Amino acid sequence: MVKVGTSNGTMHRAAVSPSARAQRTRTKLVVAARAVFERDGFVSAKITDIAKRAQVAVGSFYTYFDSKDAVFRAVIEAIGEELAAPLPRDVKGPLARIEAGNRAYVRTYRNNARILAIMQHRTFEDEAVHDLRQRGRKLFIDRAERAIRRIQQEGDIASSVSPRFAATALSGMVHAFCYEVYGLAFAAPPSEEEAVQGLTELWARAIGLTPIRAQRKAS
Amino acid sequence: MVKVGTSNGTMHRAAVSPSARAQRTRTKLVVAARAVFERDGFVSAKITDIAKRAQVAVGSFYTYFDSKDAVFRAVIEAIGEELAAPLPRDVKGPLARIEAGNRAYVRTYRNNARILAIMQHRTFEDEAVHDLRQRGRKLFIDRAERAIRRIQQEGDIASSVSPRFAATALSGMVHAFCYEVYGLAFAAPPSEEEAVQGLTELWARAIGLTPIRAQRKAS
Amino acid sequence: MVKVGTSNGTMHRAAVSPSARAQRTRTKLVVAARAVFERDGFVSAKITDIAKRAQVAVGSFYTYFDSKDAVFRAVIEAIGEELAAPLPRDVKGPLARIEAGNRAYVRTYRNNARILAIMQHRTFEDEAVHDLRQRGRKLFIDRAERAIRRIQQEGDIASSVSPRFAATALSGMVHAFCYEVYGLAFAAPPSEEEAVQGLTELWARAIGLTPIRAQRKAS
Amino acid sequence: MVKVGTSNGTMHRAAVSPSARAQRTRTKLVVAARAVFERDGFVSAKITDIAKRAQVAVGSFYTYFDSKDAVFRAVIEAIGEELAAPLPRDVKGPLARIEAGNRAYVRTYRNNARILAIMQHRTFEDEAVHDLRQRGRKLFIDRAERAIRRIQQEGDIASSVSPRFAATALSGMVHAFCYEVYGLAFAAPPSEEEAVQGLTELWARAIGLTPIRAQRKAS
DNA sequence: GATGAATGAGAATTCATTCAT
DNA sequence: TATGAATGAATTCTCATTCAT
Repeated sequence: MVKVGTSNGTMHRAAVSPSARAQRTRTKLVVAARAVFERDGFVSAKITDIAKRAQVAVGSFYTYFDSKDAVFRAVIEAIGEELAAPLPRDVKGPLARIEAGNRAYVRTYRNNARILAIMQHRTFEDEAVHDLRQRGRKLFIDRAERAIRRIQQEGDIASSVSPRFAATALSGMVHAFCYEVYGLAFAAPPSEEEAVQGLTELWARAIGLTPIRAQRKAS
Repeated sequence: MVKVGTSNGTMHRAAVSPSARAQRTRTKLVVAARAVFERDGFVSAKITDIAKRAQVAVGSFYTYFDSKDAVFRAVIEAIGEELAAPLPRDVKGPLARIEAGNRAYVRTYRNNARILAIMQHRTFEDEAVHDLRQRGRKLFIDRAERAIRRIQQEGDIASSVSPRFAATALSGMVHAFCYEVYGLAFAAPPSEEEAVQGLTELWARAIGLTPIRAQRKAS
Repeated sequence: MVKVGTSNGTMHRAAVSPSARAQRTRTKLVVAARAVFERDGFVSAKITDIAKRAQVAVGSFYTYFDSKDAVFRAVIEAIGEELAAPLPRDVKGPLARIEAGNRAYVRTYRNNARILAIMQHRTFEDEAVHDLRQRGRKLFIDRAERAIRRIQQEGDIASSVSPRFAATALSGMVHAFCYEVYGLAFAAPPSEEEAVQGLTELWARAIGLTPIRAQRKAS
Repeated sequence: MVKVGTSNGTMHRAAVSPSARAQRTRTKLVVAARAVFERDGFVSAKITDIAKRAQVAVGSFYTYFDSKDAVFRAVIEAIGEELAAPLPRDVKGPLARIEAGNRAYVRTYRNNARILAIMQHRTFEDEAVHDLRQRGRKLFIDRAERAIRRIQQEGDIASSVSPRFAATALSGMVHAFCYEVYGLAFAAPPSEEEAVQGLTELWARAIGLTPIRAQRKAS
């Protein structure tokens, strides 16, 4: 019921800042929740287990979160920030930016495969998760679309596929590939570099561009 | 569990054999289950509701299925057959076959979007569903790989991406696109034809081929 | 609902005597029931299983028995007859008759240990079984009492224990011993002869008699 | 399952520690369970009823016990302790000890007749109960065996019956007698003293000893 | 804020029994 | 009589959430 969350600096006693302590408890819960979700999946995850793992009483859980859905959102919000992190400024050129974007996606997915897969499932059950996911997706697609547009303007590339369509499909490709090889228990998942190179090459060609490596080889 | 037709020679009326009745009940249950799953999602779906919708007693549910998982498998097996249906013989040419494959996928996905999305989620919880999905996926990827290989042999296409990798990524693209625009409640989903054309063009280019439409225009 | 049971000789058709067929079905059911009860215990025994084992449809079960209790009674009635069988006429002398009685009891118990143990449990749940058991018990105790009385009259045996009390306690001893070593899974159960000799000796001494073997040895 | 007193130093009121409350609830449940088992028998006893009688929610039942079997064990463990209580030190002489043992058994049985009978039935269904019973039985038989051995050594008693056999059979006699007259609804059950005297006399004679009363009378 | 025992709605599952064929 | 699918009452058990301390 009472979300402490943002530290509003209002301390009642003096000695030990309650909100600092609260912050710590909250964090312990989020960390524990993530571990339990990854181990058991959303449905099977029990609040009791989360509290136990966080070394906190069940009742305390409800001091910070209204429900299982609520912790779950807290868990993925953290990851969301990682995925939404802007690309470094110094990456120049649309293709390089696409590669950088793919690399960021592959890397983040590899590190968070299980929880992201679970998140995808929650999309159907929890409106808020759905929105969160869509927002992340939109960011990624928008970025891709901008890059494609720029490439089409600069080069002389004719395509009957709209930049939006291509961006949607191709970023879907990246996502699906990651889900397949990292999210599911895949026999011999490719290395990060293999994945990034392969996906970027397909991507580049798909929008009518000779990919980097081809260019490099040519030079 | 269901014995079809014990041939003990003792059929009184002949018209409606008992196992025919059983068959009908089973079918009613599968149909009802699908509807309930689509409406409520797997977790929220209640066996009581399935039975109610099928107009049979709860107990009858357990005459045919051991659990919710079991009906769910029965539901998707039917769709699985549709997805696994081989392409028509008369489609000639690798690119045409890719287009045909994409069309089949898009069409099936559109018609079964909700249940297929749920199936994807069950992949994590139910080994059997996982296997079913992987088998379907493998079929699609294998087909794509064969087509890509043939194209690379016939044409003179150099690619640093392996046919397997490309097949995995590109069929992932088709899947993710369908999931995105048909599986989730997408604002303005493209028509089947738009989707197929767009995806096939991206696919063709990605493997270094001038797509059909380009070829057509050129001629 | 309709118990066929006693063959009343009334045949409707001619060819195959229905009541003979019925008799056979009934017997198959009783035999199957006993096996299932012994394997699963009363509570866990399922009517479905009994019918399956008897190679008869579930519905047919109810042609012959109203309930699980009813078959169970039918099963133990058969054994009851065995236990209640009068001792052979030619066994002379009270002690010899006691020995003969013990032998009959031990033998029957050994052959029917499991089902008799189950019967004992049903005593609490099913009035009819309780009565059946009490009747059997009474027979055995009455016989013992008569023997003890005769021995006390013939010999010059003073006892502050009434013949009824002694008969109850001692036949209880025989029963409990059998239950212990044959009914439960006893490590090394004694042979029939060991059991009979030992029990009879204790019995004889308890009522103030020098037991047979002692007498034999003396002579 | 029940943690007694987490010493985290944070007790506000001190008076009623939380684990004391838990202890009380557990006890209420065991008491209620016993009453319900005695009234309905094991099979018919419903967990709902136990909870209702204990005036707690069903869920609380499962805080303390995993199943009906589990409470049942808790119920009989208490009685088991009573049965296993060692005889008073000041009872001298093997025969006096046998009498004391019989008295303890008869008394405990009378006070717990119904539940002990049920326990006997559970012996077949629940391994744990079986073990519990066997352990109690073994204690009683061992004690009897020791007494018989000593008597045979001291006095000059020849017997072809082994002390173990005799101990098993005679303690079975005591048990069966109690079961018969106290466990089942017996018309006119003997008083405790009648039972103890009668059984002890039979027991004494059976192992070749002139019983106490006879000795007393003789003197 | 923290604690953890108590709560009870909710869902799955079983199986004796019925009944249309 | 025989068949076996259909029935649904009855129970167990789970676990998110509340609340007294």
